This record gives sequence, C-alpha cells and structure tokens, in this order.
Amino acid sequence: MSPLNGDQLQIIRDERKEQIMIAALQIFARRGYIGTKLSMIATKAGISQGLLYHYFKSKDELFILLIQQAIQESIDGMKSVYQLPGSPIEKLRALTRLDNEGQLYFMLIHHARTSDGIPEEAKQLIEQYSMDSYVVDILEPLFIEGQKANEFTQGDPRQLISTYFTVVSALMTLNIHEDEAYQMPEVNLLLRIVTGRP
Amino acid sequence: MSPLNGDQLQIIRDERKEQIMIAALQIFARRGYIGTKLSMIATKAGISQGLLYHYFKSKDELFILLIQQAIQESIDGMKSVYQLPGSPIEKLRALTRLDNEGQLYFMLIHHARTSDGIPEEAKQLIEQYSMDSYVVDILEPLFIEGQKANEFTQGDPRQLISTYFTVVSALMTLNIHEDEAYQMPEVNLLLRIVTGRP
Amino acid sequence: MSPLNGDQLQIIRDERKEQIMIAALQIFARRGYIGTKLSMIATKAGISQGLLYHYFKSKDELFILLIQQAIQESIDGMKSVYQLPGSPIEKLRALTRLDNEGQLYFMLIHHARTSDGIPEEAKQLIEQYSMDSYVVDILEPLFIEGQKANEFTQGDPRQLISTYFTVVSALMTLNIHEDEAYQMPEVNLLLRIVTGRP
Amino acid sequence: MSPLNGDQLQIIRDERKEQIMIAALQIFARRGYIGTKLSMIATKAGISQGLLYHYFKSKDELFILLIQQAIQESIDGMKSVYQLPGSPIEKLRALTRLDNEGQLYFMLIHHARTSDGIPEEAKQLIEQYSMDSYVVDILEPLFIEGQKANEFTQGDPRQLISTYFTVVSALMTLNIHEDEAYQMPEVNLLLRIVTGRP
DNA sequence: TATGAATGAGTGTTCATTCAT
DNA sequence: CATGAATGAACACTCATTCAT
Repeated sequence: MSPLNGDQLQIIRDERKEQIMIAALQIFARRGYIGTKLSMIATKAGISQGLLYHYFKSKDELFILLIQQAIQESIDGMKSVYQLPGSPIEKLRALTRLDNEGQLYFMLIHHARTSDGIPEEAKQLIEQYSMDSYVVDILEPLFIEGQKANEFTQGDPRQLISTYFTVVSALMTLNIHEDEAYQMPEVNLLLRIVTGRP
Repeated sequence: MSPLNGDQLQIIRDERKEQIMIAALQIFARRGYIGTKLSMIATKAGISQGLLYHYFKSKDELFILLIQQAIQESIDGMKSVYQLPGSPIEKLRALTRLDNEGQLYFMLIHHARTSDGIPEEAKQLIEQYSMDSYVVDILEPLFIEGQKANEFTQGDPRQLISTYFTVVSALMTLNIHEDEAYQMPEVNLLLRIVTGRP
Repeated sequence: MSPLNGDQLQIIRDERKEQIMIAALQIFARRGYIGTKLSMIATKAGISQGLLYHYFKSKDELFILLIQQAIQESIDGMKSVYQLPGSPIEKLRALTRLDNEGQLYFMLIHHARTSDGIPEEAKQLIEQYSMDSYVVDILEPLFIEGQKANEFTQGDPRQLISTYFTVVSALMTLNIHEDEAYQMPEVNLLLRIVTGRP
Repeated sequence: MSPLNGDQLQIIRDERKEQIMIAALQIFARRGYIGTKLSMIATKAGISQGLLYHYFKSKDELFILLIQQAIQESIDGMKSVYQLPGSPIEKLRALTRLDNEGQLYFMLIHHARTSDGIPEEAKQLIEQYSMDSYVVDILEPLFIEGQKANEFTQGDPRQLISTYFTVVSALMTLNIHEDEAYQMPEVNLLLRIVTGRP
C-alpha cells in the first residue's frame, strides 16, 4: 500500500527511534532505571507501549543503547573543549556549563554508576568507560597547558582532573532537579579546586 | 509465671528493630526506595518477610523512620564539629571524613531528595530539613570564625557553606560504592573551595 | 491504518467491562466483599487477573461501581411498578417476584449494609440510598392508593412499606442460595403483612 | 509447681474455653467467618493469639464448635416455648423477641447458611439441622394448637412455620446491626403472616 | 507499522498457625 | 499454661512483555 521505498522507510524508522530515545533519556536520567516505567516513555514519546517493542527488544536494550550514546556524547563533548575559545581556565569554565542534553547524559551515567539493579551489560559499559581511560586522557593536555600557563594549581594533573570531574558530575544530578535546597554552586567556587585561588 | 520479662522482651524487640533498620539503611541507601524490595531487607536482616510487619507498619513507615533518623544523626554530627580539636579548617577537615554509617545516612537523604516515587511524608521531612534552616545555621559560626582567622576565603559565609556541603554531600554517594573509577577526591582539594588556597 | 476502529474498540471494551461486572456481581453477592478474591472474578469472567486492572482501578472501584449500579437498578425497578398492570395488590405481588439479576443486586446491597470491611465510599452510597429517601418515597403513592381501595391495611403507609421492603429484602438473600432448608415463602403469605388478611 | 488438682484445672480450662467462645460468637456473628481475624477474638477474649491454640486446634474447629452450640441452643430455645405463659399467639410473640445471645446464634447460623467460604464441616452441620427435621417439628404442636384456637390462620402449619421462621431469622441479621435504614419491623406486623389478621 | 488488550511473574501486605521461652 | 515472636502461604496490585487485529 505504501509507495515509500526502503531508504525512506529506514529514515522514518531511525527518526522514530531517535524520538523514543530522547524521551527515554529524560525519564531514565531523572527517575533511574527501576523508577522508569515503559508506559512513561511511551507516553512522553507519543506512541503506544507496544510500538516500543518494534524498535527495541526490551527495556534493558533501550537502556543500554542510551548508556552507549551517553558515553559517546560525553567523550565527544570532552574532545570539543579544544575547539572552545579562550585560555585553559576559560575553556574549562565553558565545559562546566553543559547544555541540558549533556547534563542528562551525565545524570544517566551517574545514575547507572551509583545504583544497583541496572542491567549487567550497562554496568560493564560504564566500567569500561572509566575516567582514567577516557576523560582523564582527553583532558590531560588541557590541564598541563593550564599548569604551564600558571592558571591551574600544580600537582598531578590526572588527579586534579579526576577530582574536578567527579565533583561536577555529582553536581549535575542535583542541578537537574532544580532543587532549591541544594543550591547549584557558583562555577567559580568549583574552579577553585583546579586553580587553587579565590 | 509470664514466659518472658516485659523489659527483656522490649529489649529484644528494640534490638531486632535496630537490626532491621540497619539492614534497611544499607539497601535503601544504595538502591533507593523503589529499587529496594522488602525481601532484600528481610534476607539481609536474617528474618522472614512477614516479620517485618511486626516491627513496621509498612515499607513507607520503615523508610520514613530511617529518614528521620538520618536527619537527626546528620544534625547531631554537624553540631559535634565544635567539640573537635584544632582550628576551623581542621575541624572542617575532620567533619568531611564521616564514618561509614554517616555516609549511608547522607546517601539516603541524597537519594530521597533526587528521586521520584518517594513517600510523600519523607519528601516533606527532607524539605523541612533544608540546608538553610539547619546545616547552614549550625556551621555558620564555624565559618565566620574561619574567616576571621583568615583561614577561609572571604565572601558570604552562608553561600560558602551551602556550596561546600552540596559538594561533599554529592560525593558521599560515590564514595560508598567504592567505585574505583570515581576516585574519592582528596579532602584537601575540596577544602580549596572554602580556603581559596592551594 | 489504525488497527481497530475507535468505536469498535470502545464497544469491545464496554462488553468486556460488562462481562466482568456480571461475573463480579455473582461472586460479591454470594461471598461478600472480603470473601471475594479477584482470582475468582477473573476465572469466572474467563480472563487473567491482571486484565481486571485494565478495566477497573481496584477491587474497591469495581465493588463501588456495582453498588451504584445496584442502587440505580433497584430504584428503576421500584419506579416501574406503576407500569405494571392490575390493582395495587397485584402490582406489589409482581414487584416481589424479582428476576435473578434483581435478586443479586438486592443481595449485594444487603451484604454491603450488614458487613464490616466494606470500602468507605460504598458504605456512604448505601447510606444515602436509605429506604426513607428512595424506596419509601417511590412506593408511597402505591400504598396510599391500596389503602384507599381498601386492599391494604390501614396505618402509616411509610412504616408499612419499610417493614414489607425489609422483609422481602432480607429474604432475597436466602432465595438466591436455592437453599432447600430456608424455603422461600409464598408471596401471598408475605403480602399478609400489607393486606392484613389471610 | 501448681498445687491445683486435676479437676480444678479442668474447670479453669472449661471456663477459659467458654470465655473464648463467647468472644468468638460475637465477632463471627457480626463479621462472618472470613471477616473474622483470630487476633480480634483473642483481643476481645483478653488473651494472646497463641493461647487460642491451646484450646482450639484451628479457626475452623472454633467455628464448627460454635455452630454446634448455636444449633443446640436454638433447638433448646424452640422447645422452651411451651414453658412460656399465655396463648399460642402470645407464646410465639415472646419467642420472636429473643435475647441478645439467642440473636447472635441466629445470625451465626444465618451467616453460615448464606455465605460461601466457610468450613465444609460447618456447612454439613447446618444442612443436617434443616428446618424440617428440627424447628418445624418442634413448633408444629404450637401452631396446630393456635389454629384450633382460631388464633392462627388455617392452611399447612408446617409451611406457615417455615415461612415465619425464615422471615424472623433473616431479620435478626439486620437487627443486630442496629441499622437505622432497615427498621426492625413491629413484631405485630410480622405476626400477621401467621394470624392473617391486622 | 501501529494499537491497546492480554498475560504472568513479582511486589507489598495480611493472617492463620507454630514455636521458643 | 501463657506469651508474642516468627513463619509462609495467600492476596491485591503492578508492569514488562506478547499478541491479535
């Protein structure tokens, strides 16, 4: 009945898949794996629950794909820091102000790392993507440059990255909830960890 | 004539109750409210599931009691900072190194604050225990003293406390998982937020 | 393109809902609220237990809907007495011979009135539907007419209605069980309460 | 340790057993078999739940014993009608005004007869105690005498008894609930069934 | 492809019954 | 005898997943 050719169909399929994943990301990131019901995702994506299973084999698969995407986006984001303008400290400040989708990816990873009860494969993906092998590697040149320029405090740059990244990562989770009580700290206060200056 | 002395019975009851709450704390803190099944708590406490209901009316009640305890312990912990020896900075450093149970309480509160699906009463308890009214109030004298002694950076002490506490609080969650990847930062690095010095 | 026409779907839904309610009525009426397990209803309706929850939010809701229906049917039945042929005494005789479904509704109400452990809302519905405000009001003209025609005994018609209705109502409960021991009385014997004649 | 001899112990035992049965009767009669929890009986009897099992093997046994007692008391009550003073109609009027405990027994039997889910043995006891073989047999001489004295309406006395007894029995259930809506009918109105006179 | 009805395994909770003291 | 802690087999209800249409 449909005159659409194979390619067009594939494109529609991919768009629909992307649309579902965006909806899923928002809910998984805020509610965690167990707290997320497929009905929520379906409703947010504007489709029926059954249709989810035409695109994803299971809740697990959908979650794992999101984790993979989150890891990839996160790595890409880190790498793009070098394209940002300004001095090392300015680059880092800009990196710290992630856009909303970036924050969701952070939260998703943070959640997957700190919760029990998530799919085993997701756990393993997260483990592989350890800070040492990715984030720290990527940011090391920036920090070394910053230290040379005397913008950053001295000491092991890898440990500095690790600490800073951990703090920022943990704070994302709070920020996304717009929780008045946990006031999102001033970026400048956080940067003190790296700069060692008021 | 009575099979067991009333006092003895009460003591046994209290011990058993405490034993269940300790088990529950460990699981709730790590897995969150929804992710925690009563069967897990029962198994961890070494009792049957049904017995839980001799001691607690419901999962909600158990959770709420834990939240109350967590808040109380947290407040007490904060207040005890003034009994610690040393200068303001040394007091704060010691406070930051909480014992394991303290960390679990932190995680529990952190979790309750950042998750959906929590019992309404628990939510409200957490709200009442906002940083402004408790933590910040309690720590304000310490920070002002630190600023006078020029150990702490200048600026609004309340904002400083809020930021530092938020960061430490968020990091507790990671530390408890003994997650090698998220390396628990050096306390000294964190203190830079407060001291403004390397 | 849509798999099923919206109207068709709604019809199927309504039929299925009706089918469940009929099954539920039979079991609730005989076994009472507490004595009725959802598995019984599901089995009788030929569906799975989980499916019940696509049509009714809870056991309570299902029960309350049945009570509402029972009250409505009961009122409608009373009102229809005036469409029946014959003299007042003949009309009343016909009304006393209710069909099977009518009897189930009577039993349901009877049960809800005389049992503990019923949902609060159901209790309230029953209270509102007190004899005074509905049944007695509706039947009063019939009884007054019967008294004028000298077919009914003299005295307060409202009290007469109340008594007669209470007796018939209580007897329904027995009849439904096809209990040989409690033989359903001859209608004529019961009518003596109203007529005051052999 | 106890200096009590065997007989005294047995007496105490029997008293305690009776005390439990009285408590059980009140609750079973009002709430039915399923609706009655052993904890309710224990509380009402002022003993612990466990102690129930020193006197009764199970909930079923307790219920069955009560049914047996109810049947026996009911038969004895019927028989005692002949000791009452007055004419047949006055005797019947007095019988209809049962004391509270008698009403509870009626309700218990009524409940057991009209509910599903009660122990099989209780069901069988009730069946054996059919009206034909007991109640009707016992009351038949009274009714025949009443008919001879022209106090009662003519016709099959056994059917008359059956009807009257059924109506009274069903009404007990309502009366015990002190339900304003179901107004307990005037005894005189009920007696019309038997007398055929206003 | 798309729907939503349908299923069943699993959760929180209750309660008759048993048991150590 | 007497207690109340302890158990486990239900029960009401939820939700990921399947399936007929």
